[in-house]
Amino acid sequence: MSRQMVRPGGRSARVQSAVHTAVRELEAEVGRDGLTVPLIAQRAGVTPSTIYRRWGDLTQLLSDVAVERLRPDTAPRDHGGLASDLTAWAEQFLDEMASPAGRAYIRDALLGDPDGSNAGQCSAYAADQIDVILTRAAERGEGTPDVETVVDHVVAPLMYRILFRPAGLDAAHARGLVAGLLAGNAAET
Amino acid sequence: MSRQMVRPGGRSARVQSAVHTAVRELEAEVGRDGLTVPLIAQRAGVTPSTIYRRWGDLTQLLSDVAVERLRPDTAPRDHGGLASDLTAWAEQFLDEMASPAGRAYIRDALLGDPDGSNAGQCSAYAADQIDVILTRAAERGEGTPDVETVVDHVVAPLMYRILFRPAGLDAAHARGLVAGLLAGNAAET
DNA sequence: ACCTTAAAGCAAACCTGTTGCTTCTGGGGG
DNA sequence: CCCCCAGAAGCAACAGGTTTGCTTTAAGGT
Repeated sequence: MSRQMVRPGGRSARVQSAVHTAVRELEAEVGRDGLTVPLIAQRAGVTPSTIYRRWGDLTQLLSDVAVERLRPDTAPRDHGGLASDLTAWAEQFLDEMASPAGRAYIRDALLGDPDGSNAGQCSAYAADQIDVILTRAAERGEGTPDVETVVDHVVAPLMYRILFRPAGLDAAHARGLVAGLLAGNAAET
Repeated sequence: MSRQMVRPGGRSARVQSAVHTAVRELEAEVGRDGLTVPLIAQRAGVTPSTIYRRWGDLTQLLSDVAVERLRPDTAPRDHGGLASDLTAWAEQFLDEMASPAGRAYIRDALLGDPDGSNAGQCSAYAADQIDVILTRAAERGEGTPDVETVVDHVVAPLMYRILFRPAGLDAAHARGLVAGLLAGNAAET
């Protein structure tokens, strides 16, 4: 998101959105590797130099678009209990992130991200979702672990394996991580 | 490493090593962003097309070099006990990986890695080191967790935070992860 | 309505990345 | 020991992506 807040109502905003749209359309049409800045510029009705000046290069533009796509569009479903909420969320997270498309977005997001702000944003999305789940659990009177603890015990292992060790990663593993977290955390209740 | 085993004694090997050396030298001289294939080729006394044909593009070449640099050069030190061995290893791992240089290498390794083999290699390095520690502990008669468990509880959280959430990551956090792992795992002894 | 300023358009220069073909090196067979 | 073969590097020309200085346009404030 590094370069988004620019005169929200004006021409910049139109260009921004036209470019993002062009990226998404062309990605579907010509594939991830067929994307080039001049091509995107043409589709967006913009000159290449505009893109280079605003985003720096293709990787940073793709990083912006990727982060946008990794934003959860809906709050985590309420299954009536912390364990089932977390389990369902972890399974869905894994599903989305481990898919070829998800992996590509994660890579893109990390790739064109000199200062780490896009990666931070992704992590914040996950943390927010977890926070919603934990808050709900607390309101029910359930004992809950810390957000950071959930990040360390569930999100991090899933993401690490997606990036470095895809083999043997499945929904069962995700469930195991959540179970391990809640078991080890029982003392805190 | 994907493209290294090529006629070990011949010209290919010389080119390989000349190019790798050139990358390391130039990275120190002109910085990560100043690197270009033609520049590296010139320093290595090679034509650009050679590099393009062997490595594909700059990112894949950098990925190869990065993985080489991420290989641990020494076995983990023996501190006489599982807890201290793991703690020391985790602290050192964090030190090396969280440094600006380490982060750059990780990013490079992930970046130019279409099939995930370089990332897998990095993960294997860590797993091997942990295996050495666990084997040593088992020989002492200590109860030990599984390698995969250590990866999930220590390596993954560290790596996830290095990539996505650098804030508040320090040696204390690393120690806490190891402590949490061993506490939760006490039952297995 | 004007004025300021940031961002987009334009066009030319530059350089990276690509490719077909040739040349050379090193290993294996006769 | 020499010759032949396959693979890899050199070379050169080309296509296209990237950079940059200058001009023009459009938002927003006065």
